[in-house]
Amino acid sequence: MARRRPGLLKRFRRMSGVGLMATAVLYGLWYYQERTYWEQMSWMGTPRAEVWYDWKTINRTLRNDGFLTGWSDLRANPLWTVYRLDRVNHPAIGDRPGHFSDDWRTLWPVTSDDYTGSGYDRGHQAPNYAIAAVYGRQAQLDTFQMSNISPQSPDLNRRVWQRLEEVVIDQFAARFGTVWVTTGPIFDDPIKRMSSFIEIPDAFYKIVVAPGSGDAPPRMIAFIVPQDVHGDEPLDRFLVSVDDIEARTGFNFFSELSDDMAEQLESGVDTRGWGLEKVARQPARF
DNA sequence: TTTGATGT
Repeated sequence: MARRRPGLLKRFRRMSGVGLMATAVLYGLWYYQERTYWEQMSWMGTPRAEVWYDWKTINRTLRNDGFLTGWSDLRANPLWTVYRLDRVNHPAIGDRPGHFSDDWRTLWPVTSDDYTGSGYDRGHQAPNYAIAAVYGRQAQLDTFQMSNISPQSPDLNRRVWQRLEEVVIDQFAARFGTVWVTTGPIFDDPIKRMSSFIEIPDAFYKIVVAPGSGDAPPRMIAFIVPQDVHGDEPLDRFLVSVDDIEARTGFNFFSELSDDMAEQLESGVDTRGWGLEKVARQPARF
């Protein structure tokens, strides 16, 4: 009696085993390469969720020209944005593109129309001007992807936030040569969403790091700005410690710092060396 | 030279 040839199912299993292995290898190579980019595009690591299985902080890293985004499919917001800014002597940037573009990587479709009539601005997280000034046109266009946008009240977006971003590029980057910025929304309970599912933040944080060099130690300055600002408040009113932001967001920032350095840099508010008092009351442009 | 919305 002749032996039966291997059954279809068995042959399929054998072939798919090879396919799976090839897929795993390719994914591994891709992931390794991505991790290398993330390392280069952040300072002391990208933000890490304190509790990895909490839906509120789960996010995927999206790599853009000039900045990284930690996208949350469940909040339909970028939970964090990380970028390096360098001193630019004579910045000349391109025009605003005039529309915000969909980002297929969001999976859940998030479009500019979702914001229309909501009362909220489409608030850049990685900023248009500073990113364009440092990284050029393609990076500028990348900031107009909807994956870089969070709902911001007009008085926040056009006034306090505009002033803060102006200070970061014009004062801090100019003063230190290079700064690293981490910024994003803060969500308190209860959950509030626009009619389009996009969650509405209660506040926004921004952490600026001057990395130091040689004998100069790193410095950090951090802010939390609530949605319901008036607009002309002095910026130093919003100063907080990085620990405050970690407690309110559930992220661990700069996780590659030693415990000693983290304690030293993140537990308090120390504005010495930033020249903030000179620019804290600068008026908004709009 | 830095933020946006709206209507056509």
